[in-house]
Amino acid sequence: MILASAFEVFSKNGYLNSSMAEIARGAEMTVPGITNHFPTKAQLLEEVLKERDLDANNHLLGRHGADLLRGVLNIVSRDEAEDNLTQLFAILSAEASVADHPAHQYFTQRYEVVLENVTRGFAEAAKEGQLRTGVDPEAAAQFLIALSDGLQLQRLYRVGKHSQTELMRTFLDNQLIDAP
Amino acid sequence: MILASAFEVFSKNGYLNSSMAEIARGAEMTVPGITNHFPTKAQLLEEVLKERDLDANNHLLGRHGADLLRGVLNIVSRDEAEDNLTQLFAILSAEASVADHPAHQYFTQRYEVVLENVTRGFAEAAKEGQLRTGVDPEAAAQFLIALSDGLQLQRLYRVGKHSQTELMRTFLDNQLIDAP
DNA sequence: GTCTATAAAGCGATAGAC
DNA sequence: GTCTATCGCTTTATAGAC
Repeated sequence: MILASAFEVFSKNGYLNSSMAEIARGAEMTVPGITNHFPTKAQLLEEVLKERDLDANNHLLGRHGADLLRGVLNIVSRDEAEDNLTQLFAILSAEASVADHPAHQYFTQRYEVVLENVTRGFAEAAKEGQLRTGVDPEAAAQFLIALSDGLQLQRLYRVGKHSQTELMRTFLDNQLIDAP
Repeated sequence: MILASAFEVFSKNGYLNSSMAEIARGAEMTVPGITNHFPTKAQLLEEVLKERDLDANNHLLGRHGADLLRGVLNIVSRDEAEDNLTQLFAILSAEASVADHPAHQYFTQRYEVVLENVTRGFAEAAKEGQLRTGVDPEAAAQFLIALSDGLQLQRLYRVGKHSQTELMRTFLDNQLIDAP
């Protein structure tokens, strides 16, 4: 129950503004009860992030090309209902852009891997004749990832009538030649 | 010099992780010397944000339609060199998505106004026959704003070979019928 | 208008009992 | 494995001298 409470608190406040006391309260324990399992607050955050990444990785395993890109969309669509998860990554990815943040390395690597995979998805789709001609795979990948991050923010502020999934699907349909 | 130091510190750390002591150090003053002008840290943040918005508003004043949209692109392009400003808005817009953040109301209103203006830009462009047929103005506006926010994040993590300005210009050129 | 000094509270982390 | 108690530090904000 410690990780669940930590996830909830980090999602609400980000990392920097979360306290071990609040996490302990949510887990119905005391602070030393937690630090016995996770010695520092930073290590607790890392475990929360690792746990959440396993899902996405499993869902994309073995997919390629246009199918991989549709898989990314599925994940976004599924996460769209979970406000906490959205907020966790929205806030953390921003505050962790500062070099000395405990999760800086994690997010740096995450962005590199995601961009690499999505770029590969577009490149493979191109090879199979499923990508509209003249589309640069890496540019399209940067586009799609930016859409995901940017639209998440709009959702948190409850602004705009079109949903994240809807707009990302529109973009993808415009880049790919036929929707399966 | 107080506002300049506050801007610099907030940009580096976000709001929550910035201390009045660090701002005072940058301004070569003591903490009470600052609180005499700005009683609380939250009020200091608000002044910093207000000051920064004046620029953008002035630059867009009196523009409309496709010209307004190009103006938005100019602002993005100009800000792209300023890492501090980028980071200030990237971090703050994320951490202020929590309702009790001192800048929550500011960013809520900011997103509403920006979306409204950009939507109007696309709608006016459509009326003047400059928008590709079948493009929904609000969807295009959400797209452009999401691109701005999302690509800012990619830039902070130094990921992706295409720049924010380049990709946003590509998107806009694809939506508009002729580039002036 | 800026300072020194300090209040009052919260923080992460640890020691040691049970 | 979880607790109470506490250390040492940092935080925002204020009081009062100059």
